[in-house]
Amino acid sequence: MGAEIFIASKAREAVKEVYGVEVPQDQFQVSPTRKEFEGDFTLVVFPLLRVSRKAPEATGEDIGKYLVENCPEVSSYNVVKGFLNICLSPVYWVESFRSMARNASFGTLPSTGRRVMIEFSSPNTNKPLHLGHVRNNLLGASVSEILKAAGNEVIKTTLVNDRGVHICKSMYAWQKRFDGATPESTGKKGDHLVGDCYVEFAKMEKENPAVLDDVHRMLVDWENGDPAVRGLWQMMNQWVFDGFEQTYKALGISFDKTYYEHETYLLGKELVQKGLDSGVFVKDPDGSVWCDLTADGLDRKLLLRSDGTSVYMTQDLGTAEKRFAEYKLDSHVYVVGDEQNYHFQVLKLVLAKLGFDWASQIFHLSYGMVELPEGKMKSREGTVVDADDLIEKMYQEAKATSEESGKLADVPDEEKECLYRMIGLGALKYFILKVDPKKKMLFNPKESIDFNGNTGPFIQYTNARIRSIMRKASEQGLAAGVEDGVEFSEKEQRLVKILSAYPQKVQEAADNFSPALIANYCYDLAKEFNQYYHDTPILKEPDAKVLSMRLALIGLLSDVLCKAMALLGIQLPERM
RNA sequence: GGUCCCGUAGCUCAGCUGGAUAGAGCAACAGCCUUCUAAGCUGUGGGUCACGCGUUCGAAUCGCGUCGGGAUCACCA
Repeated sequence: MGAEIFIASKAREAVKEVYGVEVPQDQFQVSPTRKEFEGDFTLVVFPLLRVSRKAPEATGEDIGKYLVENCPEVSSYNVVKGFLNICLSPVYWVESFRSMARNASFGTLPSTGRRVMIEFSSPNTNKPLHLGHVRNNLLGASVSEILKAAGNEVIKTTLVNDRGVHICKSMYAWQKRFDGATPESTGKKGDHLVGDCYVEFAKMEKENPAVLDDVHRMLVDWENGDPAVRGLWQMMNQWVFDGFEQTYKALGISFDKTYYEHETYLLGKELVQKGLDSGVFVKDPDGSVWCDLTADGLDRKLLLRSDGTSVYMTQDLGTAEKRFAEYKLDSHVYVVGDEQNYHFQVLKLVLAKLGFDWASQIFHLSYGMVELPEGKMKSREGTVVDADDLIEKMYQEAKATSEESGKLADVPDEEKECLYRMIGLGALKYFILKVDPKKKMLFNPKESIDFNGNTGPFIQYTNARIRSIMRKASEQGLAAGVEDGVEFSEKEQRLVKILSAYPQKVQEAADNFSPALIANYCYDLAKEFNQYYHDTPILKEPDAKVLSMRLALIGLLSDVLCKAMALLGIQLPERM
């Protein structure tokens, strides 16, 4: 049980005993005591004044006194204004530490029995991935891990947008202007080559708008299954998939199931009929089908064009239905930019109107755009930050920083490369994941992503320090363990307190779909450790029992850091 | 115009289910490496939490309004 909950329940007991009144649990607000006051946890007594009918100070005294007298875990208390600061006994912290250290799956929550599908990435196959996609991918991958840690079964999926006019544009430009160029012949990554085609088409269109007609003819040919068009489409798509695969691999991203839009874009049409039958949809005289959401404060939404073809929303309705049925999902999370907030609002509403009770279990993990100092990224102005370039740049930065320090001088080259990747990627992932997904974030290409301060490498470095001590300890034949009769120092208790909050953080992160909560937790933990490290020698400690306990403490610390950072997709090196 | 989101230190961000004197990092300045990794630690300066009103014992946090920024409201995806 978490310490906060424990104290709250004891305080409730105290109020019942002292004042003879049962007060709801939620009236007991317990939070970690602020640094400037003495104590471990603080109970806010204001909500209890109505029951105590006493001044805040007196109420705090009453409860504090009861706790000290009746709970062995509570060693002392003090009251400041309306705040009751409670100190837990040294024994409590040692026991708390023991139970964490014993629990190999500490931080993994009990199974919820729920199966969750999470869709993310969902790229277009007409241009390479950029920084915006990177945020999407990292969020999706991280939230997947967080949901797993919170006890859910998770199915990671992506829907590749591999058909449509925009794809034909690339194909058309390639035919006309690229003289049979291939990734092999140009040495270019496939997604970048196709991206070049797309850019080229924009030029062609500017020179002669009539090319658009050709492209639309091409789309019709594609839909009719014209072998030549399909062949070209398949070839170019494969180039892009191969390119994406490389980028995904570099980022450490994978999926359990990949959907392709050319296989799903016709889904949802039967649902339209169902909606018409049940009267939640209406057909206009021209044959188009709509869902009227004006009563819900939204607009009329088109579901079928007058020519009978479906739109994006139709497909999404059908896909959702199919997935919930096929996989027996309990819920579905979509990682999609906040520009589509309206779309998902409508999606949920329409599904609810169609009578699907799982509609309420659809969550849109809406994240903010990544912006540059001069505003949004625009491919036309060449301000798009390319994912592959960025990953490479981070690697180079990590390499430069590392070589400057010279700490890896005796490490084999192959291992060095691995570490540079790990650190560069750690910096990038942390930089993106530490900010609240809901908020838009700023990226300045001119300033390199930092390796100092609240960053991924800072946390990686912290772990490298711990591992270094552990290596030396093992060389000296020293073992970690907690023996009776040893207590934690004040700083060590603080570390134990932060460690013990980890499961709760995982739960919070899962509830809010927020890797940022985990990132900030890791930073707090690492920062606290570095302060401890600075003024507490570990290997030089003369008392063998104390030394042993310190090793156990930093061992658990390293474990938790590794687990928590793994939820962000960031690995921690043994040395750096 | 309707709907929704955002506005916290020079910059990037925490804190937002109401709680104590609003926190970090970067940047600036000043210290700390014969002692477990200085990618670290310590300190200094830096704030009208956009603004106003309200609810409350208590508001950065909740409500209303104003200003500023953004998204969206396609027979696009």
